[in-house]
Amino acid sequence: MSEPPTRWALAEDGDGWWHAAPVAPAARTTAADPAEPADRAHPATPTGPATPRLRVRDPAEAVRAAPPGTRWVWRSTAAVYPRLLAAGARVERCHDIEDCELLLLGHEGRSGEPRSAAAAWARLTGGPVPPDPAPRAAERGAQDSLFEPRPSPVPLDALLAVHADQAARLGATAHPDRMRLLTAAESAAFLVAAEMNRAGLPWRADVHRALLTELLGERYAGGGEPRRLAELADRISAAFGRRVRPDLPADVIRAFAEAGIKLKSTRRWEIQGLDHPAVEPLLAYKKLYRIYTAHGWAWLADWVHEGRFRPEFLPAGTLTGRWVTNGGGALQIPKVIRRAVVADPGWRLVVADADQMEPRVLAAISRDPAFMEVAGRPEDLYTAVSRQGFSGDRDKAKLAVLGAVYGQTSGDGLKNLAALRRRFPRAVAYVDEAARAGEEGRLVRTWLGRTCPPPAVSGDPDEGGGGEAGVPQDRDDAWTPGYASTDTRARGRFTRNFVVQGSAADWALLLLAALRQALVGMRAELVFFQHDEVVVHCPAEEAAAVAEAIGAAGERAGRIAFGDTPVRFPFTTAVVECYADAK
DNA sequence: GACAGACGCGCC
DNA sequence: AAAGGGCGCGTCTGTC
Repeated sequence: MSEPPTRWALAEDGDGWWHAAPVAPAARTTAADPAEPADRAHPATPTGPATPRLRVRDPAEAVRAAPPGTRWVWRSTAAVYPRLLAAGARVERCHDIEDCELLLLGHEGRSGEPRSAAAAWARLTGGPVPPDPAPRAAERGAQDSLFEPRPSPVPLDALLAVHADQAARLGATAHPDRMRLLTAAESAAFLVAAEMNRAGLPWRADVHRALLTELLGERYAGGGEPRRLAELADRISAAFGRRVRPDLPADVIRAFAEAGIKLKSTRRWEIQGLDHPAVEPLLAYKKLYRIYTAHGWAWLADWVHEGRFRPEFLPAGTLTGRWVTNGGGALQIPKVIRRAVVADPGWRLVVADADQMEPRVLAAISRDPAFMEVAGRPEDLYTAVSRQGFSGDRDKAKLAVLGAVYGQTSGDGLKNLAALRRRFPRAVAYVDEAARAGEEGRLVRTWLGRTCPPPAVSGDPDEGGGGEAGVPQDRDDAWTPGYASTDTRARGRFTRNFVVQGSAADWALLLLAALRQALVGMRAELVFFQHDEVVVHCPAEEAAAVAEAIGAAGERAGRIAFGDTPVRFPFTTAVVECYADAK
C-alpha cells in the first residue's frame, strides 16, 4: 500500500443527523498506522462545493459509503465507535480528534487546557473555550448514557478545521513522525478498546462461585462474612484476648500496642515478621477479605453477565499512557480468581506476556550499546544482565535494573545500581537525566512524544511549575539529609519512571495496532490487555496462528517505534483453556 | 447523607 | 531486608 488511506470526517449535529465528507489531502494529520509510513504532506486541494457530503441518520451508512480502509476522523472514538460496531460497521483506522488534542496540548506544555473538540474549535476561532465535561463516574452496570451531559456538537466544518490545525501542530513537534505515529497508534488503541469492550472476557460465573466457596467458605443465610472469614476473625480475637475487628486498621494497631508491639501501619510487610499468634490468621484474613470485598459474590453480580466480564477499557487513562479500566477492577484481577476465565467450548485463550518489557524499552530508547546487545540475546534479560558484573546473580541484576527504572534511593539496590551504571552507563544516564529534568521542573517525553504534565499546582506553587529550570528546591522537610525536598525528589522519581513506563506504553499501543491488523480475517478476538500482556480468544485451530501473530506484532512494534535496533521483544505465550493455567 | 482523603492491597 | 514508578477500588474515618 503506497497510497495513503482516504480520510473521511464524521460528525453528529445534535439533531440526530450524521454528516460525513472526505478530508482534503493537505489537511491530513497523517500517519499511519504502524503498518504504513506516515502520510506525506499533499499539495493543497481545497474542499470545494463539489465535494460529496453525506447526511444520514445512521453513521454506519456513512462508513459503508466510504472506500474500505478509510481513516475516519471523528471527535471521539469512544463516543462513536460502539454504535458503529453495534451496527456491524467495523472500521480499519481512525483519527481521534480529542485524543490527538490531548497529546498535542501536552507536547505544547499546555496540559491543563480543555481537550474537547469544542474547546479546540473555540481556541481556533477565538470564542469562549468550554471546560471539559467532568470525567464520567463509573456507571456500574448501566448500559445507557441517557443522563450523561452530552458534549456540545461540533459541526463537520469545525471538525475539519480542527483536524487541519492538528496536522500543522503535529508537524511542528520535536519529532513529527514519531508524534504522528503516536496519535495514529493511540487512535487504533481506542478502536481496540471499543472492540474489547464489546467482546468481553469469557467468564464462568459457576466456576467463580465454586472458587469463592472453596476459599471463603459458605455464606450464612443472614448475611455477614462467609464462614472462613468469620473463623479467622475469631482466631484473631482469641490471640489478642479480646474482640478485634481485623478489617479496622486502627483496631489492629491498638491491639498490637496492648500486646507491646508498636506498629506504624497494618501493612502486610510490617506485620509478617512479628512474633505473635495473631499474625498468621491476620495475614490469612487480609488476603481472603480482599477477595471477598473486591472480587466476591457482589462483584460477580455486578460485572459478569451472559458469560462475559465487560470492563470498560480506557486507553490513555494514565499520565504515562497506560490504559485504565472503568469499573470492575479489570487490571487487578487476583491470580487465584483467573481460574474463572475459561474459553468457550472448542475455543482457546492465547495468553502472551512480553518478557521484561520495560528494561528492553530502556535499552532501545537509551541506545546504550551494551544494554541493547544484552536485550537482543535470546534469553532472559535479567540473566543476561547478571553476567555483566553481577557474577550471575539474577536477583541482584533484576533489583538493580528495577532500581534504576523506579528511582531506588536506599538499600542494597543502590550498590547494585552502581554496578549497573559501570556496565551500562548510557542506559542509567538516560533515566538519571530524566530524573534531573523532573527535579529541575523541566518536562520529559516518551520516545514517541507523550509529555508528562508539569507538577500539580496544589500546595506550593514554586515547585517545578513553569520551567524555571536549574534550581533544586529545599524546603519543607528538614529531616531529610538530601539536597532537595521530598516533593522535588518524588518528582524526579516520577519523571525517571515516566520515560520508561511511558515509552513502554508507546510500544504497547503499536503492538495492539499491529496485532489487531493481523487478526483481520480470523475469528480470533482480543479480549484482554494489561500493560504488557494480551489475551486473545479464538477457535482452537487458530491458536497457533494467533500466537505467531502476537510474536510478529511485538517485533514489528519494536521496529516501528524505536527503529532498527538489536533489541528483541519476545513473549511468553501459552495456549490454554483457562487463564489461570497460563502462568 | 454526601463527600474527601487515607489506607491497604490487587495488578503491571 | 526495606521503600523506589503507575493505577483502581473498597473500606474506613473525619468533616460538613
